[in-house]
Amino acid sequence: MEKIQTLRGFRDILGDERKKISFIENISRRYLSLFGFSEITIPVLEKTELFIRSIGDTTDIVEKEMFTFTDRSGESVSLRPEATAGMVRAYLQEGLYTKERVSKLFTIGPMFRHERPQKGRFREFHQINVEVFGVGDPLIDAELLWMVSLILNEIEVSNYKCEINSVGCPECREGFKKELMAYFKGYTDGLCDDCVKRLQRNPLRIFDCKNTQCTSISKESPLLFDHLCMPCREHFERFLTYLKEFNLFFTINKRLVRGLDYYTKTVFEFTSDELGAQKAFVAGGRYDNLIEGMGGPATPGCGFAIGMERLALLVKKEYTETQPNFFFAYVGEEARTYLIPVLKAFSKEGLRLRYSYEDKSLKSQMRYADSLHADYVLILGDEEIGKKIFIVRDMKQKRQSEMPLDLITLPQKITEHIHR
RNA sequence: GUGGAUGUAGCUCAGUUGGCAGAGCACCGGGUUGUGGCCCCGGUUGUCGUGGGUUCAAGUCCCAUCAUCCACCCCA
Repeated sequence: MEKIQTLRGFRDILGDERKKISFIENISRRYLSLFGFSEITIPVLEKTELFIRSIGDTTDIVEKEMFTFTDRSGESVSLRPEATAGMVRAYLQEGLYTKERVSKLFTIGPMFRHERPQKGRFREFHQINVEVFGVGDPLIDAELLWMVSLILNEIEVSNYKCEINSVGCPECREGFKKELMAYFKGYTDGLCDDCVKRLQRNPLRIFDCKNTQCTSISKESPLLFDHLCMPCREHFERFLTYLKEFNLFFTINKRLVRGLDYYTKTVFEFTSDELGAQKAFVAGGRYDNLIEGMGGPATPGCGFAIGMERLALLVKKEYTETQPNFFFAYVGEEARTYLIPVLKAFSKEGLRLRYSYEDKSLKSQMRYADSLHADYVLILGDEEIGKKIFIVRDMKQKRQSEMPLDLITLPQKITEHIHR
């Protein structure tokens, strides 16, 4: 029979990688709570329309990367390719803007994009998504970056770069696009096919092209950054001031662009060159017109996403288990009758105990205990039952001692024994 | 969607000009009638990714196909 495997780009996450992701989640939850964020869980499947309206119908994500299908009632639905759209939908649907002045929300879960997998990129991947609705001041932009840096510091990831930029607002962008198109028109022959298309649809994307000809042409082109309108320029300047007050290290990358249409003003990316070609592991920015564009009240927004699989690749920290591992080794029929009572006594004290489910030789049980990294092995056989004792073997010290065969006092005695 | 590399035991991989499918690790048992890691001995594990073709004979050569990885595109 043919074995059934996961779909391309879908994977099981287990072992060390899963531990690292849990570690990242735990630390992140702690800081998010500290900064006043509440966790929210939103659906993985939404109406396709939601993503088209928020992300933009000419973006690659919407055009060719969504898992879209019609459900049994004939409606077009899509697995979420990112979380911000759903977060905004929930914010509006749940009427949070009527309940609180500022909403600080985060969600943790899978996203889906139908792309070709490669290092650090999968069709199903996991993000922590953080959003702030209702704050227009760049202080929040800086606060978010500060929080990210604290989380990274806590998980001991330091080999990264933080890049920032401003992509302006629709007003300064429209004026600039004309200027940019005028510039590139003079070089149409030198641009690659993709960039010729981009010229019509979204000339800002030409900056992203890695084609050497295109980069040399765009290197000399005017930059949106230098053509920001006064409010956008001022927003950015204040953002810089706050970043410095938080003592954050960053570089301004005037060519940094985002793949989603809704971004305005601040955009940022945390990158690491340990990650291969997909080097951004945290990215986000401001979206001041998105909520209004989705049918809500004019509300500014700012947020970011952490790519869990990518960040996990950067986590080097080893996890040392602090809770001891106990193992119960029994020899003979009578000893086996003690198994369940011993289990009960240990679980009552919150102690972790494992054992062999099959009646094996003591040697085999000891080997098994060792493979489970047991710290202490309780040994019970006919001899011990006769003497009314347990043997407690310290696997690290290679020493063992005797303890009374009394299940009520046993866990406590062992705990005392360990701490001696 | 495009390009390159790779598919042999649970894992990492070797396999010569086509000639009986291998090693290490892991796992199980024993060496010690009841004591782990190191050591020694023994044992289990395979549609050689799949389907065709060439050949007396294919893991090896040819074609197709699927999957994985890396890169492009794009992105967390």
